[in-house]
Amino acid sequence: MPKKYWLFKSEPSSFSIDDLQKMPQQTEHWDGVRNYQARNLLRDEIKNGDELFFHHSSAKPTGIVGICEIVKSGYPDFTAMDPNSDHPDPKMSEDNPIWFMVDVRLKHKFSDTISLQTLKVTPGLEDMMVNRRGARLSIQPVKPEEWNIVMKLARSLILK
DNA sequence: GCCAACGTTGGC
DNA sequence: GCCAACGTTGGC
Repeated sequence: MPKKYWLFKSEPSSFSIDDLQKMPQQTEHWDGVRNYQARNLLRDEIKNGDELFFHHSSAKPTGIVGICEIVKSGYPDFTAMDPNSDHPDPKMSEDNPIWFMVDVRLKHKFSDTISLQTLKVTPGLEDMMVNRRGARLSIQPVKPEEWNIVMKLARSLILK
């Protein structure tokens, strides 16, 4: 199975790339996804070793801030069963796992954000999902060609 | 803060 | 199963 590429959105006010960097092994579970289309990707499609762009939405500026890899593929998002969590779902139980999450590990934090503005004007990224208006999906597939183009933009921003 | 886009809910 | 109402996302 060839490696696949993804883009994960997060609002930095709730979970930022700096938060991830501070976690043990710079690894954390990606919880709180409550959209069925994104759930299906987390449960069925996203596998160990896949890579993703960490994207800050509702940020200044909004855009891609780093790269992670998947270190644990889909498993039930236990935070949905915690009534005190940010995204509880009373319909979810051990026997009826509705929501799923994966574990991600930080690979590179960029020294600067690749802004959405830049992505929009970069040749070859015209059809990238994050560039489409109204594309609210928080877990998005990224084509290998798109990944490579963004990685060229990222080359000078990777410090470690 | 506005509002377009889109997902979900629920009455029928 | 339709679709209006409502809620949420997220760029601007």
